[in-house]
Amino acid sequence: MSEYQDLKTSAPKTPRWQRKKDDRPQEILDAAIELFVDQGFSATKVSQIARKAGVTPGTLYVYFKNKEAILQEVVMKTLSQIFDEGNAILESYEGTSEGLVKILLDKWWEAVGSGSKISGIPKLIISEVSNFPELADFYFKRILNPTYTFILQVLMYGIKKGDFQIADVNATTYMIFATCHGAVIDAHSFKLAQKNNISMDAFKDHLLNIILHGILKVK
Amino acid sequence: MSEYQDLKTSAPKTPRWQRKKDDRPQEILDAAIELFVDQGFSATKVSQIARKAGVTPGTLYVYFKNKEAILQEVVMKTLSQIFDEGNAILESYEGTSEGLVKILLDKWWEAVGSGSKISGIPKLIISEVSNFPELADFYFKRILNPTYTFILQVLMYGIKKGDFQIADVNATTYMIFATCHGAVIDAHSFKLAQKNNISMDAFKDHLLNIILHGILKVK
Amino acid sequence: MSEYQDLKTSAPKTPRWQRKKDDRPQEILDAAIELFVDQGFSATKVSQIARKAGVTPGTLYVYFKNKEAILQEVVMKTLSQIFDEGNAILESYEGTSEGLVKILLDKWWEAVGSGSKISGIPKLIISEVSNFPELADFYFKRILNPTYTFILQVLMYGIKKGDFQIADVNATTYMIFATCHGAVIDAHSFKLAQKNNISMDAFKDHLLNIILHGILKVK
Amino acid sequence: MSEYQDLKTSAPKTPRWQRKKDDRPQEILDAAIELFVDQGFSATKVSQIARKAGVTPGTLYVYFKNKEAILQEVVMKTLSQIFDEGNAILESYEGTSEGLVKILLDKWWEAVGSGSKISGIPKLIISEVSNFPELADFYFKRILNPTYTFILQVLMYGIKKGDFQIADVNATTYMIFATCHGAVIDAHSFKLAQKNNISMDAFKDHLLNIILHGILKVK
DNA sequence: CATGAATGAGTTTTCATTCAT
DNA sequence: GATGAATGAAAACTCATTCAT
Repeated sequence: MSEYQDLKTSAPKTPRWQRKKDDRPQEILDAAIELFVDQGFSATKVSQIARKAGVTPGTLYVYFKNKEAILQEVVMKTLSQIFDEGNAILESYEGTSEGLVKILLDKWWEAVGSGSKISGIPKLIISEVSNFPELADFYFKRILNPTYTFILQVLMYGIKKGDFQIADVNATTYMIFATCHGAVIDAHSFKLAQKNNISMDAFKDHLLNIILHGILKVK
Repeated sequence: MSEYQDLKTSAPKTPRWQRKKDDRPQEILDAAIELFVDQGFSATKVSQIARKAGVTPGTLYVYFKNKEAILQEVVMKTLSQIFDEGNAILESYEGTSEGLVKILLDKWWEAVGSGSKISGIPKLIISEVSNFPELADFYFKRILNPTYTFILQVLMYGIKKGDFQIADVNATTYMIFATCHGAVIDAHSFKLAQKNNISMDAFKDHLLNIILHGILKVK
Repeated sequence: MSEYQDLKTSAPKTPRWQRKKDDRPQEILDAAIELFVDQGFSATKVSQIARKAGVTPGTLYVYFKNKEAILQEVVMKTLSQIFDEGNAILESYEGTSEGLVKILLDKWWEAVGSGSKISGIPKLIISEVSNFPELADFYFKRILNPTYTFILQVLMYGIKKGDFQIADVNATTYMIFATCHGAVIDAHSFKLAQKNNISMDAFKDHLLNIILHGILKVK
Repeated sequence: MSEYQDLKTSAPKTPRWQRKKDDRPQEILDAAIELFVDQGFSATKVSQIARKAGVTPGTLYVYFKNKEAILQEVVMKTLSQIFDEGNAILESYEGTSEGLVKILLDKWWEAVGSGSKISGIPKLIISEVSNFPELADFYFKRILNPTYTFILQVLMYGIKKGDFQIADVNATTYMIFATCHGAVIDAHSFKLAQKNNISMDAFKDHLLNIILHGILKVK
C-alpha cells in the first residue's frame, strides 16, 4: 500500500513477538489446564495450548520439558494452593458448629464449585488416574487425605460441643467427602454439557442442608 | 457393519443371551470398553483393543468404521441394557416406601457399583463430554433423564403413601441422583487407584441411610 | 489417460507397498550403516534411511524403537560377525609364523579393508565415542580386546617357534593393533574423500612388510 | 564478521600473541573446537558452545555468520598454526638423520599427541569429511600434503646422507604418515574412552622405534 | 554490543487406517 | 473374512537463528 509511510514516520510496527519471561509459564499453564480439564490430556494438542496461550508451540518447550511436564506442573501448582485458608478458619473459630460447617462449605464452594481453575482438577485426575498414577498419588496425599482429616476435625469440633451425634465418624466423614467430591465433578461436567437446569447455588444450599440435617442430624 | 446381529443370517438360531463362538464384534466391544474406561478414548490405542480382543488391528475395521465408531457403539449398547428391570419392579411394587428404595438401591448397586462393565461408563462419559457431545446427549437422554424421572416416581410413591415429606421434590430428586452418580464415579476411580480403605458395601449402606433418613426423613 | 483399460484388462497396477517382513529390518540396517558411517549419527535423517531402504519413515518404527536403536543394532549386529574365522585358522595352523601373519592379515584386510560394511564401523565408533559410550564399550569388549588377544596369540606362536624376537610383547601387540586400526580408519576416510593416490592393495603389502620386518624382525 | 581482528580498529595495539581481555571470538572458538571434536558437529548445540564460552547464544551471531562458520574458522585457524616450526628446523638442521627424525617426532608429538587443541582435528575432519568436503580439501591441501612432502624431505635428507636405504620412497612416506595419523586418532579416541592402559609416552617411543628401525632400517 | 526469550522450519515419532497377502 | 506390515497424515519435539529489550 503506502510503503513510504513506514520510512518517514515511526509507524507502529507489529513486533513478531514479545518478551514476557515471568508471565509466560503461568499463561501457558492457564491455557493448558482449561484444555486438559475440558478435553483430557491425550486429546489436547500442544498446538492448542500454544495458540490459547498466545505463543508458538516451540515456546512451550522453553519452559517445560514436554507435554506431560505441563500436566504435572499444572496439577501440582493448582493443588498446592488450596486449603490453607480452611485450616486458619478452623483454628480460630469460636462459633456454633452449624455456622462453622456453613462457612467452610461456602469457602470451599467459592474456591471449587463455581468454575475456578481448581474445579476441573478432580475431574481431570479421575479421568487420568491410570495414565498418571503419580498425579493421583499426589492428589490423594495432598488433597483427599487432608480434606478427609479436615472434615474429621470439623466433625470433632461439633461432637465436642455436643452439637453432632455421630455413630460412625469415619464413615460419616467419608460420606460428606464423597458427596462434595462427586458434586464438583458432576457440576463441572454438567456445566460443560450445559444441561444443568438446577442452579449451582441451589445445589449448594441443598448440599449444606443434607450435610447438616441429613448427615449430621443438627436439630 | 457394526450391526453384528445381521452378520450370519444363515446361522442356526441361538438364544439371544448366548454368546456365539465367533462373536467377534462383542469381544471387541468388551475389550474396548474396559480400555476406554480405564485410559480414556484418546489414550487407548487401536492395537491395544485388538490385542485384548484376541484379534489383529485390521479385524477391527471389518466390523467397525473406525475407532470412534467403537466408542459410540460400546457406549450406546452398554447403556441400552439398563433400567428395564427397575421399571418393572416399580410398576408391580406394593410394599413400603422404605423397602422400595432399599430394593432399588440394591439393584442399582449390583448393576453399577461393584465393577460391572456399566460402572465405568459414567466416568467415561464425564471424561469425554466435550470430545463427544453426541454421546453425552445420548447419556442424558437415555440415562440421566430416565433416572431422574425414575427417582422422581419413587419419591412420588412415598409421598402418596405419606412416608416421605419433601419440600422441594425436584431438588431432592436431583440430590439423590447426584449423590449416587458421584458415588459411582468416585468408587470407580478409587478402585483404580486402590486407595479405598472403606469397603464399597459399607459405603452403600451409608448411602442408603443418608437417602432414607437424611434426605427423605423417613422416621 | 486410458481409464477404461484398467477396468477391462488386468493391468499391472503398482501396489502402494510390498510386504517383506523378513527382509525389511536388514534392508533398513544396510541403508542405515552406510549413512551413519558416511555422515555420522546426528547428521543422518531417518527420512534418508527410509528413502535409501525404499520405505517410508513410519516403517522404520515398525522394526526399531527409534533412531538410536537402529544405530545400536547396526553396530552390534555387524560387529558380532567378525573373527570367528580367525580363531579357527589359528587353532589348526601348522606352517611358518610368517605365513600365519600373512594369511591372517589377508583375511582381515578382505573383511575390513576393502570397503565392506564392517570397514566403516571403526570410524563410526571413533566419531561417536562420547555420544554413545555403551557402543564404545561394546566395541572394546567385543572387538578391540579380542583383537588384541588374538594378535598376542599370533606373536606367541612365532616366539615359541623361535621366529620372532620381541622385547616387549604387550607394546608390540599394541603397536600392530594401532597400526592396522589406524589404517582402516584412514583408508575409509581417504576413500570417501577420493584422495588416495596410493592403492589400498599396495598399502596392505607395505603394512605386512612393516609388521613382519619392522615390528617382528623376521629375517 | 568472523574477521575479529578488524573489529576494534581504534583499540590500543597489543602484541598479536597476547589474548585480549575481551577476545570473545577466540573464546568461542576454543569452546567450539573442544565440543566439535568430542561430540561431532551436528551433535554439538550452539547453546553448548555459548555456555562453555561464557556467553549467550545470541553473542555467537555477533561474531559468526552461523554454526557452520564457526566450524570452518575453528578448523582453518587451528590448522594454520602448524608446521612453521618444523620447516624451520629442517632448513637449518645439520645433525644425524636419526636425530632429525627424533626431534621432529618429539615436536609433532608435543603439538599433536598430548591432548592439545590440534590433536582432535584429525578425528574431527575424518568424522565430517562427507558433510564438509571443503574442510577436508583444506585439510588435505594444508596439512596432509605438506606433511607428506615434509616427511619426504626428511627421508631425502637421510638418503642423501646415506643413512636410510629405502626401496619405494613414496610408499614409505605414506606408511610413516599413515602410522602417525592413525596413532593420533586412536590416541584421541582411546583417551576419550579412557581405555588406554598403555601410556601415550610409551606409545610414542615405540612409534619412533618402528619408524627408525622397522621402516627406515637405521642400523 | 550483549542478551536470551521466542520463533519456525525441520526433525523425529506416533498411530489410526489401509490393503497386499 | 482375517491378517499385520506398511503407510501417511498429524502430532510432539528440537534447535539454529532472530530480534525486541
